[in-house]
Amino acid sequence: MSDDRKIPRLDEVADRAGVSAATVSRFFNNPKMVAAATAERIREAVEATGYVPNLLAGGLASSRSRLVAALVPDIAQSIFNATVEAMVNELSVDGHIVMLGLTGIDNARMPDLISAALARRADAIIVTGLVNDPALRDLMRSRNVTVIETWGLPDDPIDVAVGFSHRAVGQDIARFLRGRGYRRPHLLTATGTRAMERRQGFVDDWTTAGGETPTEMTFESQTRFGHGRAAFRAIRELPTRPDVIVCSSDWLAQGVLVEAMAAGVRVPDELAVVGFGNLALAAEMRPTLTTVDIDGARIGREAVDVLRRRAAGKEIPDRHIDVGFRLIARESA
Amino acid sequence: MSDDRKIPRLDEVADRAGVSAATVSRFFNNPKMVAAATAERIREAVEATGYVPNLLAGGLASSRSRLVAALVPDIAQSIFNATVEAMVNELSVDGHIVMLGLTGIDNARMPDLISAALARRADAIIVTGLVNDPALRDLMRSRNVTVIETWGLPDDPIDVAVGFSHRAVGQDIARFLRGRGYRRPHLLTATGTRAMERRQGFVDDWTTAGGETPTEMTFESQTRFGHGRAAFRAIRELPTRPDVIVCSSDWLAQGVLVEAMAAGVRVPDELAVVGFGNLALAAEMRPTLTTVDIDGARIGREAVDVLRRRAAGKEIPDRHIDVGFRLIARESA
DNA sequence: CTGAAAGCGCTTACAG
DNA sequence: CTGAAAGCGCTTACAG
Repeated sequence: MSDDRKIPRLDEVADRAGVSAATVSRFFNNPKMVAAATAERIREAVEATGYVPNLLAGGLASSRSRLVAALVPDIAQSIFNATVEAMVNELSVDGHIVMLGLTGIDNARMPDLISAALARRADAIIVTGLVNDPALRDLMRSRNVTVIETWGLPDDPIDVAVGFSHRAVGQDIARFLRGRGYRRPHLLTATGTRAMERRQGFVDDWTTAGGETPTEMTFESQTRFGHGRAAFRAIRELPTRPDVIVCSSDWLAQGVLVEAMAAGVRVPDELAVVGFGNLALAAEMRPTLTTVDIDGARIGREAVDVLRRRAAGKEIPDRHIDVGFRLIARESA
Repeated sequence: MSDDRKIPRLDEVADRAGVSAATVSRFFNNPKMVAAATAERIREAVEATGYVPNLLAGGLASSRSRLVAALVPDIAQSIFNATVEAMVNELSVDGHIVMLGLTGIDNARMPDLISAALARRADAIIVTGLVNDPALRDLMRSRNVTVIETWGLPDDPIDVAVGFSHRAVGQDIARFLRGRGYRRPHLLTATGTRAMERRQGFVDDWTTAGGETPTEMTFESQTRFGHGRAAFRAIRELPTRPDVIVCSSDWLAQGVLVEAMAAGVRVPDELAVVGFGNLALAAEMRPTLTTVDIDGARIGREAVDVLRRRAAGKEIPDRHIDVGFRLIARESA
């Protein structure tokens, strides 16, 4: 797709409009600084030449890239997609673009992606996976970049965190199930830090209130439907059968439900199921799924709001922004 | 997050290594041009300073941004996610980043996103939605940017297309259903260009083979579960009931299935269902869904392969790269 | 294999 | 409200 027609530059627009390059630059970056009549001539010149600013040059000169990096584990069937979607949409309103980085389930590509973002002089880096490596944390702190950790509320954020307390989620689920009279929960947990925090919240609350230590199974890999199905079968072999299965994701929960239906087990009478995430399916499948809803889009919007406040020179008073969560009781528990 | 420590630059690394800036630049961009001993000293200097190249400056000087724009309608529960995921992963291997642009279901934001990509001097733009606007097509053609249209095979691609024939998909489904003895198909179609092409392929094949013109319903909006459920109920009211419902997405199909199960309708004996997309659910739900599988990840990889060939200066002999599709017969039809 | 120097296309204090 | 000019941090022919 190369073409001999050359790409128009700022000074060509300036020549055509009979102004200096500086004025055209202001027209784009600070429109109110230029007189209406001048602006109109520039507008015409832009139109006539088909000029599109070179933001590589602009970013270099101004040291504002208008690039935000969004780093997530994956986007396949991810609970983070709503957050990314909201961010991208909000940021494009501001004339920012977003670099999508996929860190992988084990966050293996996180360091390279952070380097890539810093190399492009990203204005901000928004992560959903955890950044554990102290060297990386220091690197980010040492740069003039806003860092937003999302979907969790770490004690000591690199910069700002937007999320909710996973521990509190676990506690709420425990209270809810106790209130409904369940006695023998079985936990199905994926071994991610967040899921483990929810698990711990559940276990602590449950045992503190006098409940017996729940039976449980954990999964190393990313949890999908199939894990839930396999888990259901394994659970049927346990010496004491649980009366409710608490899953670390809706995917696991749906897998359990499908298998339970197929086995003719009545839900929730014989066996109840709780998920996490409130994916699209949760309200649509039969039985409908009791789960925890996170407003992922709001996390994205709050993150962008932080960037806007920074850009406006405002201080961020609280480095922890809690968006909360909502336990939604449906048919399955 | 600002800090007084200044960000190290290329010439500081050069000073420290006792070489010129040019040599350090070559170390990063063309390592084989620098002597082993020199390289080692540079490596140490980079390490000591924590230098991260400024690719805004680098891109400006070299006019290669190492930025690829991926423009998709949405990522919520999109069939395109596998393509985006594969692209991002492949490109990060090459040191490219990807700008994720969400055009919206009606592609309303397409023009702005293309401008944003051109403004960053993207090396390539990969689109999954359609670019219909001739002015936009011309703009892209006039720039030194590779344009890859994916998920379809337009007659006259802007540059290169990677996809499959939607028409052929529709034809294959028609043949398949005829072979199984179905007589009265009902079509459930979302009004997107691609879905409409599949629909047309189906109708043409079906009627040419002597079948009666199928009954049908179309949906303006993005199709979700709920549409399928509502459609099922509407279909039950039809004077002649169809024996198979052909859906333009797995989401629609699953909605139909859930409602059919709830209504006690036997699938596929009383009513068969066919989807499109082979989403994760298709093989997991009961009954399992007969649908069409598209290797979305392969589309992403083929697109990146085109970029690599371009970068290597090779010609792309065929502007249409067909990845095909696969009809997967399961329980539902 | 390496260096000096021009140039990439903008932005922005400074001055008016 | 506008302009002249320096500077942003790299890359790359050119010369050696």
